[in-house]
Amino acid sequence: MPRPATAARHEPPVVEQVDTTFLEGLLGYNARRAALSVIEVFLERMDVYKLRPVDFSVLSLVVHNPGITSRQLCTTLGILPPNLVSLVGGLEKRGLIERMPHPRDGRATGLHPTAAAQKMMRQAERTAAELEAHAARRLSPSEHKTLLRLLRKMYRDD
Amino acid sequence: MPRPATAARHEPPVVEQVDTTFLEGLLGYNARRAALSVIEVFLERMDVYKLRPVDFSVLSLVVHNPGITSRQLCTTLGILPPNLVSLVGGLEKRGLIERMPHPRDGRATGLHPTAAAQKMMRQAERTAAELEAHAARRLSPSEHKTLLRLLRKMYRDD
DNA sequence: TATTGTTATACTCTATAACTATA
DNA sequence: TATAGTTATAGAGTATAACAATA
Repeated sequence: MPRPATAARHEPPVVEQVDTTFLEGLLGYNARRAALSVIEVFLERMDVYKLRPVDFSVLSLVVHNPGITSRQLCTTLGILPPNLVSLVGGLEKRGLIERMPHPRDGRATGLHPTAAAQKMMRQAERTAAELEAHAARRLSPSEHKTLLRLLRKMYRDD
Repeated sequence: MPRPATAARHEPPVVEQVDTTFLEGLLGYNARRAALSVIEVFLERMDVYKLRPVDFSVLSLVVHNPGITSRQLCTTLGILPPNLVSLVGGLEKRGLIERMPHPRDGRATGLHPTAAAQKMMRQAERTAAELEAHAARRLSPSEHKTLLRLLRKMYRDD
């Protein structure tokens, strides 16, 4: 039973190159890694607006849907109601959101963007578009479009 | 200036259907939503093994790379070293991982799967494959393959 | 001097139960 | 009875600083 002279008996193996074949075949693993790579750049570029990803999502929806309710925000973004409270409260304190009574439901509150929010989000959405170009920098325009379509198709509700 | 009889002056708007057009055009938003939809099902189906996504990832890498070090796990999975300690400690307590001194670096520790871990992960990886089929249920085999390829291409390091 | 692994710790994110006001 | 919004709180996830042992 010949063995290499440099290898001791029962010596544990050493990993030179990590084999990630199995994990890289999973949609969840790859989608998560892809999302995290975008969020990393997002945090840097949106720091000037002091907007976290969730703040940006909420403000974008409020700007494009004036009068949207907290419940609608929660359902759309998958946020739990208790966790939206301080989030909206923070944006209100910053003068970016105004609460107005819902005209048809006394339990609900309509959320409205202030002029400051509209101005800031015009810029922030431009930054988001630049960020999108960066995220897709290794993809052709056709691949970019295909990736967006397949991701939406994947998680779309039935 | 005629107005509908039911609309009071200055009445705030009501959102019937939420417009998500802008957010749905962003890779980060869609990748995150897609990842969360997979993780939701993952948590249900992996509960029988008591494995969170991160436990599964670590164990899968240890099984396919016996002798892998903590540092290699951190780099591969994007985990910070202090956060891996209790994670590996937990798997060791459950008799799924064994630590052995690294044969060529006295600072490092090689992580090895136990027989129990190998047995469990054969089943768990089968479950992951079923989960993958579920995640891709709305995609054709060709679309599934394309989505995996484009996601990897998107976040791949330069 | 740099790296591996670790401890302690703080901060953020997410989840659950329970309450109020209104439908 | 059900829903919108809120409070309080617990748990999970993620981050930084600092240290011992080894390279």
